Amino acid sequence: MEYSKKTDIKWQEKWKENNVYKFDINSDKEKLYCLEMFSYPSGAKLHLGHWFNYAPADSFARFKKMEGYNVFHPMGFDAFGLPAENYAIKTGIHPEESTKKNIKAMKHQLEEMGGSYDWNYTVETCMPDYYKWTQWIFIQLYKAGLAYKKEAPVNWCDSCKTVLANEQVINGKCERCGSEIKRRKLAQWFFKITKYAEELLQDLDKLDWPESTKKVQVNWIGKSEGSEIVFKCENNKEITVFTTRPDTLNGVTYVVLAPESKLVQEITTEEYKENVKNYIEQTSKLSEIERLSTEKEKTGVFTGAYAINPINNEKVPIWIADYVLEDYGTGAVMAVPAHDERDYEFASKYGLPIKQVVNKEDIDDIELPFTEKGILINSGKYDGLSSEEAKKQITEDLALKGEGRKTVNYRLKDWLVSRQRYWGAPIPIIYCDKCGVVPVPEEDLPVLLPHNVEFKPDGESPLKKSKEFMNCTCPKCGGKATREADTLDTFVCSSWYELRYPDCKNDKEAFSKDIVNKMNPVDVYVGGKEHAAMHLIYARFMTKALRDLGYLDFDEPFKKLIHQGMILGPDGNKMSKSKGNTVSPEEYIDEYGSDVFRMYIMFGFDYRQGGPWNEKGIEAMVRYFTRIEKIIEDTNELKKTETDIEKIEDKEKELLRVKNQTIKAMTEDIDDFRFNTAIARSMELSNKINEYMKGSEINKKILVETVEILIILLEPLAPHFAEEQWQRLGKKDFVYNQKWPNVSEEELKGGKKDIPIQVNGKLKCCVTVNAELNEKEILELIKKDPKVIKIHEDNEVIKEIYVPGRIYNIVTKKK
RNA sequence: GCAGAUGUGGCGGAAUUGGUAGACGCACAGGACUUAAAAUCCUGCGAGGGUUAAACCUCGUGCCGGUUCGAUUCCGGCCAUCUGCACCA
Repeated sequence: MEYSKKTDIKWQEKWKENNVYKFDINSDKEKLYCLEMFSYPSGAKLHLGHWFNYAPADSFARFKKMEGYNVFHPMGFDAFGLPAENYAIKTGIHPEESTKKNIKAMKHQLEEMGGSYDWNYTVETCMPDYYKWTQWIFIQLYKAGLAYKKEAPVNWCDSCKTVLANEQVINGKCERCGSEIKRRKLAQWFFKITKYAEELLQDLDKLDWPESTKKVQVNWIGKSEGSEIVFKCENNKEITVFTTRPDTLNGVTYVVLAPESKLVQEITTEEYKENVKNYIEQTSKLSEIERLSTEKEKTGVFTGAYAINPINNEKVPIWIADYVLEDYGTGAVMAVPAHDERDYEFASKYGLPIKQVVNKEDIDDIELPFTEKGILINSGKYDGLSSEEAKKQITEDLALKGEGRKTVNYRLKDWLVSRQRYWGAPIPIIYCDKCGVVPVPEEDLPVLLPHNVEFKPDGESPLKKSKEFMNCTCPKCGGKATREADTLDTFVCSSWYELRYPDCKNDKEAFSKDIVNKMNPVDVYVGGKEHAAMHLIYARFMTKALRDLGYLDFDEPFKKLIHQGMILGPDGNKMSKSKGNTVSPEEYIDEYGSDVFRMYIMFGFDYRQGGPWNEKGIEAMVRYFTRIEKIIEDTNELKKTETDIEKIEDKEKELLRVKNQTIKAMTEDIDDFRFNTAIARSMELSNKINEYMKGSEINKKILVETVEILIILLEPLAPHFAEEQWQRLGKKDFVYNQKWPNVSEEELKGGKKDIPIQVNGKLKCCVTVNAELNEKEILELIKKDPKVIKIHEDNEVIKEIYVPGRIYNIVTKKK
């Protein structure tokens, strides 16, 4: 193989010199915005996962460009976040320094990969010219009432004196020091994503996304229809519960509050105060993960108080238990042990009564808990109604008394965006003793992240320790004020970056409305399915919010979504440093050049599937490259010869036919991210060319044309290699600038095909026919075929099924 | 526990979406070239039976059933692996 890393470098330089990947936003061609999820610069090197995401997606973008689209294919970096900060805590290297270094290195590696990016369009979320606008968006949301502050629990490590992310909590313990995590309440900022719950759910129908990802979002949004029902307490307090099963209201034997609920303090009787206090303390020690674990047995305590069931005036005890969550529904549950698994388990443990009120239609003796719908019993005037009828009737009856109503609940929670961290965009809010919460005026943005800050954890948000940062004057009254010390969740930065790319140098606004409406939404978005819930729902929310604020005119950020699969370690497990099964692309690139590697990862795996790494096939790709180089060499030799044959006979027709079949198949395959079969098709064409060249009397014109097509078809997949071969063919321009070939229906015609003949669905023989014949003519040939006649003679034929041009099945009576 | 995905030769993976199962490649075996090896080229390659060789026959897409002239594909029930989510009232 002549091709090597040197070839890559040569072409990378030429591309740069000639500005080959320059994007022209004013082009007349139809735009196609093709985007890969940008990467987090946590290490200095692209790993195999990056390659598997970016290289094939780049091939897709190249293919679309050659097809004639004005392809917009930018790349950037999601540069704020925890790992850089942790790295800094460990090594003392400032996050800004390590991040910038990593970005530089990764950018270089993306060039080495052969990425067709125009680096004039890029974003780095940690740069003030980007996070200025992240802050600006925060302020717009705040002004629109979509950003608000409330108390929420965080994971707190007492010995590290710091807040931990969920992922830093391992089995309820701090990943760093191993001490127990406590839950502590802090006032934090939220985005009101719940306001968009219904639209986020409905609009999924509009999207060309994998069904499984849509389902994840449906689940995440978690719409459930039910009723809110009011239980009065003895001291005139009220408990409102949410239930999806109002039909079981007569079966309520107790009511449960979340331990955090404010009502708990108000209703607990003197006698039980101590118990309740202890229980709440105990629960607060548990991390959320621990508390929600199914392994754990349910616990709870009695408050001493009672509530009145509005449907039958029964007095039921009020408990608190950690299986009830403060922030779902109303934070209170009516417990129906006979018809709910959790309530049943809890009631059994604490000896609470279990009252059956729903029965299965035809069975008397059912096992409890019975959670399906059925017919009501033990429910007074509602006896005999179906669950559905009873739901409606009971809710209506309660509504008349003002003690209940129909309602819809979503599992989706508002998005907590405060982080008690250093390496993030400062939240642009000022606190003034006189004026209260004051957003930073837009002309004062960005609120710069100070460089010299002690970011080692010691119990306070790092920014609080910087006096220069914290102390400021109130924009309203000019008095002394302090800044918000928390930074924004990095998901905020990544929830709008696709809007910034097309207008990334704009210093007057986040993006021009005209440009964003012209270039967005993203037409094809490629990235891992681990983002199915968070990033992909946050970005959808942000688009809708900005639309309602008038900054853009579309509803969804990403029209089509593709998830690449995951490349696992050779042992079949997820690659991780701790398992020692990581594979570095670098050594392969150095040895073989990036195109061999690109082609191999595309050929050896199903793009959507991934699979365990296996380097066996990589040598095969070297062989394929060598064969193509040989074809070019032989073609050039042949060009020098004087003989001129213009005949077009069967051999030539077949070559042309295969050429067109290949064009057709590769067009469809790459369009659908089926790179493995696309490469297989290119191999078929090269095999056919080889076969043709071995013959005598070669039609030079047809051969050369076909070889040129092969190289054009390879451009998206192996860009450096294809340029090199194109040049060897004596071409002066870039193969990247060639037009993707069209299929010639004329040349596709001809050839022979086999029509399989089945007897009772089993293949017996084939009838070979001319492919051009129409259905009827083929049928006549089949009927005349001696093999078919023989089958008729030997069997009692019941019927015959002809799938035109496909298959012929003869059904016979069984002997 | 719930949800989703996947299961096809020795291996990676194809199969026009209900119509010749195993494209393309790897590995392997035999042959050619070579003093030899490597590289390259040609041939074979699901399993079992059968034949001097063919022809041919049977089985075969995780397992068990169903629908159909025909099922890798659709339906029902299991099993295994992977990935998400976590008591959602």
